[in-house]
Amino acid sequence: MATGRTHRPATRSRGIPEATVARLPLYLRALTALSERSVPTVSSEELAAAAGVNSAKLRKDFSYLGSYGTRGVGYDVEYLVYQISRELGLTQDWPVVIVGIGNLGAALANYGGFASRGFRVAALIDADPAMAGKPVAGMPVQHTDDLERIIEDNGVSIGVIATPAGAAQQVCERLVAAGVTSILNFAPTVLSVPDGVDVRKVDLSIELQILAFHEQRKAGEEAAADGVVPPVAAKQQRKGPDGDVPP
Amino acid sequence: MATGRTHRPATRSRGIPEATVARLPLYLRALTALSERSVPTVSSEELAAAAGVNSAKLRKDFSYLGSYGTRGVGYDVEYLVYQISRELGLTQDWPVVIVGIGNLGAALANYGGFASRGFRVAALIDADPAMAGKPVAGMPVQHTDDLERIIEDNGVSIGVIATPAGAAQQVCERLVAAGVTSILNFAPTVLSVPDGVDVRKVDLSIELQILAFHEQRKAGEEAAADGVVPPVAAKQQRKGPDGDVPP
DNA sequence: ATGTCTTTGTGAACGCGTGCACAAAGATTG
DNA sequence: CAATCTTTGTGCACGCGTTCACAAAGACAT
Repeated sequence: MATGRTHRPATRSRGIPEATVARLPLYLRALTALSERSVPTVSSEELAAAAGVNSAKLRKDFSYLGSYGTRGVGYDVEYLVYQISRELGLTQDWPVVIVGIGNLGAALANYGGFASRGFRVAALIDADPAMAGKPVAGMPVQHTDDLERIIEDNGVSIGVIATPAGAAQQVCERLVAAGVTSILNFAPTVLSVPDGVDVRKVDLSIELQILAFHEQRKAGEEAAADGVVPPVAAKQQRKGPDGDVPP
Repeated sequence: MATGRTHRPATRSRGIPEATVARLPLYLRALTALSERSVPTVSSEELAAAAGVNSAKLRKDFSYLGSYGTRGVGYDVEYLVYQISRELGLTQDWPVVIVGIGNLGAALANYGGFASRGFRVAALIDADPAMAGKPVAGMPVQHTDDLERIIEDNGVSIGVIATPAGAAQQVCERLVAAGVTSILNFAPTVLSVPDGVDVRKVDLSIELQILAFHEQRKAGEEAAADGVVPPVAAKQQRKGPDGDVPP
């Protein structure tokens, strides 16, 4: 997982556990795929496999939403798509601003996954005057000076920060002051925000570092266990029959 | 958080809890900043504030690494930077390949946070023949046909997938077959991999959906507080909540 | 040396998330 | 209608992670 919530004591929102909320989008994606293939119903076992989770966990997750399944049959795909969408608030359109149109910001602006799921990029904002008016993803970049006006005019409550680390906190404060209450932060900094504002962060470098840790551990155990293992031997280990590594 | 581990029963690697490993990069970043300002020592309270976590949690995290602090004084910044770097495996250089050089792949290639922390982009790979040879981030894009050779020649064990969803699983399988054992996945798909391969995923769309959920909840509570909807009656009833629609 | 003050390291309690295992519920068949 | 079969929904137990609270350890002053 590349991101995580930022402090706040895991407020169980309306009885739905945070861990469940984090999995709902996963289920929704699998269900959407089934829907496009006109599959009418799906069992918890099948859907769990498609989403890469345990079936008992999936059933428990759905139980927080209500009793939407039929015993002996499974879940109605279309109905469940609607219920989860509604639960996640995706039946309405969320205008989003992206601040910081560098490589990453531009990539985000071009990312198709937003529009398809209830999000609409309302504006692209950058501090560089040279960027102003330049079209990115078919949309002119606007200058930071207009940030407050843009937020207000479009009723934006979700902001994406893709600026350099040094600018992030200041941008964050301006967004919050202008009325934004949810922030997705790509800048490698800890943002401090007032209560009531949600921050989620995505940090590419941190994800790689976590992988490196496990990679190092694997290399160490391998060397310790059976001396030097040629790289060719590793590729044959598809689907290892034995379970986990011994302690 | 934008990412999450993919199944696997939370193997506690060498006694260091997974949750702690995920925070080490955070501490490292804060410590590096202190180091650049030539701060000699730091207390758990100060460092915790800089990293945005609870100080007790930070001390417990460090206790898994060893007793590196001095009571009454705090932690030696330089020493701790070294210890955490070593623990994360960042004292060695990790060659990384990026597969899928679209907007996102290019952004990742240009991202400075990699090189600065022990990672080196060894190659950029794309399936489009028109991209081959084209320079991105000062490095020529190579064709997918050479994937296996590139992995082997450079001893790559970490791969980044930034392809469209449809291509991700196939690319993943080729990477794994060629010897890659850690994958950072940006494609919106569940990857299935053999045991022993680590996958972390970063999903921009999922992060936004989680924010939308909280945003909706906040809006709902606000309305309820204003007397529009009784807070409890709103949605708690199972078996057919108010706003549902028959299939 | 002795006492005081600061800060670490950790024992213990608690809460959340996970997974097992099974009873309840409905479909389906005879 | 009764019997059987499938699949949901959930009670329960377990383990991980978080937080509190405090004793132990060292720095520093007298």
